[in-house]
Amino acid sequence: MERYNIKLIEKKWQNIWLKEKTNASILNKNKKKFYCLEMFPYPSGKIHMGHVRNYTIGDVLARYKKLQGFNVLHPMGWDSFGLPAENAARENNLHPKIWTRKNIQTMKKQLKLLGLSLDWDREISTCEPEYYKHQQEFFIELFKKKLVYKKDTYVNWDPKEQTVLANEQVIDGKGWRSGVVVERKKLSQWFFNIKKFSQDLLDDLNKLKNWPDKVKLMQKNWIGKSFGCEINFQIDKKNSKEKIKVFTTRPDTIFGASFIALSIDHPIAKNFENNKNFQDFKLKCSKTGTTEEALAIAEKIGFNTDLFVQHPLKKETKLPIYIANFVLMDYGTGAIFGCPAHDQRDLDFANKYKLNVLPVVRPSDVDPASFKISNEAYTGDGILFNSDFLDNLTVSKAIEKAIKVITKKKFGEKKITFRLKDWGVSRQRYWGCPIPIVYNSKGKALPVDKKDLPILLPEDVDLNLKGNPLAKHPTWKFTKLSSGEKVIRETDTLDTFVDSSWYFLRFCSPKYEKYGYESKDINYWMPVDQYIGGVEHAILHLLYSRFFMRALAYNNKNFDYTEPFESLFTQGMVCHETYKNEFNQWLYPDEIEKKSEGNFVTKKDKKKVIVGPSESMSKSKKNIIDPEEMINMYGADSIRWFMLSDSPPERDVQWSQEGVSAAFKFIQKLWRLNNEILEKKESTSDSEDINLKKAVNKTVYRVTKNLENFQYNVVIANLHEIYNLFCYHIANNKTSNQTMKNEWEKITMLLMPLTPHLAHECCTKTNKKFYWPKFDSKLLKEQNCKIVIQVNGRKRGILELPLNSKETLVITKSKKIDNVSKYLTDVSIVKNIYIKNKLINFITKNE
RNA sequence: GCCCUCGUGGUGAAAUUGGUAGACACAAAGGACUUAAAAUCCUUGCCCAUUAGGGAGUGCCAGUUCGAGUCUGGCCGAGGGCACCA
Repeated sequence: MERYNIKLIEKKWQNIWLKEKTNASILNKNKKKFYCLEMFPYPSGKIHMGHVRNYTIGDVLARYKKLQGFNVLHPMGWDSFGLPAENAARENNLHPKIWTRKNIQTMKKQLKLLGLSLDWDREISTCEPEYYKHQQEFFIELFKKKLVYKKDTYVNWDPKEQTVLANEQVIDGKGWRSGVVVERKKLSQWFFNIKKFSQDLLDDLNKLKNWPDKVKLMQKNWIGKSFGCEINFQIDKKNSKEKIKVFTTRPDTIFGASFIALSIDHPIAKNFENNKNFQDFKLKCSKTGTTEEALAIAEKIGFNTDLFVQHPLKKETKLPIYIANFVLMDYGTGAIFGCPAHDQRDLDFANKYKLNVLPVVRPSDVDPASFKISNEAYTGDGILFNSDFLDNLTVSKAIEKAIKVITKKKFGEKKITFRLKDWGVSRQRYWGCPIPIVYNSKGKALPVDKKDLPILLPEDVDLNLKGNPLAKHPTWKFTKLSSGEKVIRETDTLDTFVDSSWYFLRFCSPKYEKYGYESKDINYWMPVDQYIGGVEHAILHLLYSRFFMRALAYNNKNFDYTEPFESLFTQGMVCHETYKNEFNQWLYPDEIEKKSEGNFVTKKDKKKVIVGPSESMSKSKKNIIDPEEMINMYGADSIRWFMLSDSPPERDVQWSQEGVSAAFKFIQKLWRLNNEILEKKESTSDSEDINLKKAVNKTVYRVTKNLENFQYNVVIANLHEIYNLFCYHIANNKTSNQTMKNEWEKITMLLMPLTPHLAHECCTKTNKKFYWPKFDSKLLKEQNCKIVIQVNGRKRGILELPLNSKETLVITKSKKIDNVSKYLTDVSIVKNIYIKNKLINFITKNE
């Protein structure tokens, strides 16, 4: 029998698909569309197993939908602006454009080897002017809608390299190249006003029925709507009417307030700029990183302003004003009142500066006199005390009443605040989309005329200079308006998240020159019916894309999309064991060999290898497997099959060589069985035709259902089972040839989305049209069912009875089973629980 | 530190959503075929029992229930995100 020649057959079909443009999607209003999108890759060099998994999952869905008759859009492109290109450029002295294009070429070739049903005619690359010129136009539109503005914010500043660092370039507070302690520096930067849509972005999470709950919850927490109260504190200074406005979610604890803390960026802090102690304090603060994590774990420190405010409800009490490193200007009003007894941060701060700690909430079962706070704040629910008119109320009632009184006395009001911050889009980097803004001699920012787009990146750039490459370019930033007025270009580029916030629109009209998308295209294809990608994008990328849709729709009658992704699926990572040599250096899996179970040595000098835990594949730990090498060895179908078979797609999968090789063997088995069935000549009995038909019908039902639910690993198990059954039937000659062939054909159709090359090859001999088999729900019904017999909840036997048997019959039959009756003698049956067609449970009592 | 998720045999996992735990695979051990190897096929799989059968058992501890992998509370462990990696 002919052996299945992977290389030949996979190449053959890939060529046919390419030649016949099988995967090209054309707008067709008479056909129901399905837009299947996987997150496009960053062209980092070669594809990795994470890509293989992501795109295999997507391809299964796309092929399945196509077989079902949908008009499928399944495009691919490149998220090709970004930091690594600049790093690579510096290391290899290669222009980012060349490096990026070369990587794209390599990765495209590799993706094609996988046999993905991608429409390559729609390929886009965000670093090309054909893409980013539309993004520049969007920026100008947003600017004109006042959804873009400039403000000062902090960046990580490397004082030695004179450059802004990304968070990942800051390691233990130091620059990754310079090793110098990184400082926080204020820069004027561009922002998208995402905060404006906070409520909308939160509300519409409810519309996303087919998104994982965990992603929606993460976004909800990220937006972070909180209900609270603004309170004005009068500064205690002669002839001063100056007030400090604070925001709090716990107005109930107002009687426990013992200090006021201001953000270092609060307007009042400006008054201390010439104070030596304040300068020292500021310097100290500037050593803390810019990430939320860094701020959260940093020691709480403050600067005493020697100013006081009057407590609005306690005449005799004045509270000191501090400037503190844990208060953020971005959140609330940039000022808080500290209630140390009921907030851990406030307590740490109060203990450090010897401030008053007055508890005002106690657990309901604790005596007020004995309730003390020392090192742990009490943040739970309870009863108010030490709080005048709030005494004896619960926390929630006290919050209500406090807000009422504060409003009535006119020193504050109820207020809703969001944690979500505006999106900073400025980057002081070369390899990004230039921001289409110029500044006139007065420093006024003006949008560039549409006719002058795209603003092209200069090709001749020196990335070895310190600082912002575009700003350092000798001529690029100098330009003129059409009036002849001299202006200077914005030298910041856009965050690459902007590129990926609308690429799914571009895929609908990839070649349209006039605008970023064409209405007739997006009206047909949008929204994305299924979006698939890594869970690491659960918040930022997805939230920014949701924002971008709203920003485009804002004051725009011709665009009414709000939610870009109808359904979302987040897949897990691909993991592999890690290996180190005796010098604690990472080793690649192909540098080692197995001696015995769990015992590995280096191939080169047979030295002992230390096996570490299985972790997400990453270049830094060298626990990577090259997909192209694997495809060469086992073929794309085997790799696809393995990727889907071992773990549910949403969970992490362990790469296993045995697993791939088992997949490879199974592909061979399927091929052999296919030929055996098709070539079978001798006449056989048809005694079990109906059983095979029923089993195949059930398989069709299960595979369809499991595909819909992304339970691809179960689909594989279903197919294994039906394969085993076919083997049994063919070995025992119990099915007629015709039935065998008809039923097998359905199985080959079920294989189409998973192993497209093999499945197509199997069908060449029958020359049938491709289709998705339908199941007969009548044939799914069994006449009999198995009923579990329990005594006191323990299984003691099983009965096979007709469906819907009466309880009395089940009881009688059960008692006749020896292993059941022996547990029913010498006891009385208190009651029995009968679940129709499932189980009967006898509850007994000793006599 | 904050937010989120996950935890089932030696391994990856399945379980009609509260009703037979371990389907389907991988690995291992034993066997068949073979001069041998490869390939292929069969059997086994925690504890007690020759068998029939029984017991323990879904990270740990409690709880709800006739019945819990599934629901509730607490604990432990692993992973993801934290706004300039993408």
